[in-house]
Amino acid sequence: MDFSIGEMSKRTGVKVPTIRYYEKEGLLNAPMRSRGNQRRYRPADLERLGFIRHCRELGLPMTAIRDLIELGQHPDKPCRQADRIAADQLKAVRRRIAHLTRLEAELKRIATSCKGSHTVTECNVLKAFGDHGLCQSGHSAEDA
Amino acid sequence: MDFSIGEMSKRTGVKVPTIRYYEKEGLLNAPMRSRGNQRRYRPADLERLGFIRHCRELGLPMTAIRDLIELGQHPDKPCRQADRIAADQLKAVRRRIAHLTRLEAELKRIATSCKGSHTVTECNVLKAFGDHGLCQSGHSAEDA
DNA sequence: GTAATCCCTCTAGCGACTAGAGGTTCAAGA
DNA sequence: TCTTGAACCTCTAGTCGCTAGAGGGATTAC
Repeated sequence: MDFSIGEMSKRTGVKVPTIRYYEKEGLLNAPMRSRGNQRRYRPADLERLGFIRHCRELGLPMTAIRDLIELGQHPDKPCRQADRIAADQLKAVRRRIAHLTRLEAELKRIATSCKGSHTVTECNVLKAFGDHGLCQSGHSAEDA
Repeated sequence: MDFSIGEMSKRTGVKVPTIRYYEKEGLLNAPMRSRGNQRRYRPADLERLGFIRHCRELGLPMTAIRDLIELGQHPDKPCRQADRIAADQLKAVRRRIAHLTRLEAELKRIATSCKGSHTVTECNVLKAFGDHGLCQSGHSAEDA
């Protein structure tokens, strides 16, 4: 009826130490234990772990996941906050895509710049890595 | 003639503790010191720090940067390896973009799914976060 | 009963920084 | 020359989301 931590891992794809880590961080409730002190999970725990996993795959930080779980415990609350988390994450993902697209353009330029030269001294790749000035688009430090 | 660490920071945009960190990690040579034990950099150090910064902005891991710097010290070597690093990074960036694009699609679906409902119980956003099954594209765990 | 596999806790490490404590040096103005 | 305040020094510890390993106990299938 109950699952061991290994079962949970197999069913969700979340690694065993990671499951313990989520418990320590309060994303999962501490489950019952067997007589020998091993974790025994119920189906509801499995579901929550799936929820967490999906959120992580979507790139949500653990704090956001914690907020969503909290929210889920209060069925009568308005769900504005859940909307907000999704919208924020969407915005963040779009920002990252835009940033990476700029990087892609420049890396492409760099990677194809070494046409005929064969020693380091004349290597355009190395030059291009060094020279931000050659780079048209302003790729700034914020997130990669 | 020489720069203090603060000058270096101002000129490159790299924060002071980060410069010290790069020195500890061997990306920057340990510079001369003033009588009072403060770092004094030469123009060549400034150039290298710019190089490092640009590489970091492009997403290169420090190991790759170390390799490039090493390469730069040996002007007669063929530059195949530099090409390789650029090409690898380009591939990695493209993989990340593809992944994020999938996430974007799903987050968009999630974020717009909460049309009329107003309490948590009926919130499609929360449901969507939980249910990987509703998700068409297989977004796997590898890099965000 | 025994062996293989699983599970337990605890600590430390990853990458690339960032923050803070507690103290010293420098540069400019009076 | 003295003083002030900003900049500098070293060192330790924290961030995030895990992952690896040591050293041991529990469970399960045969």
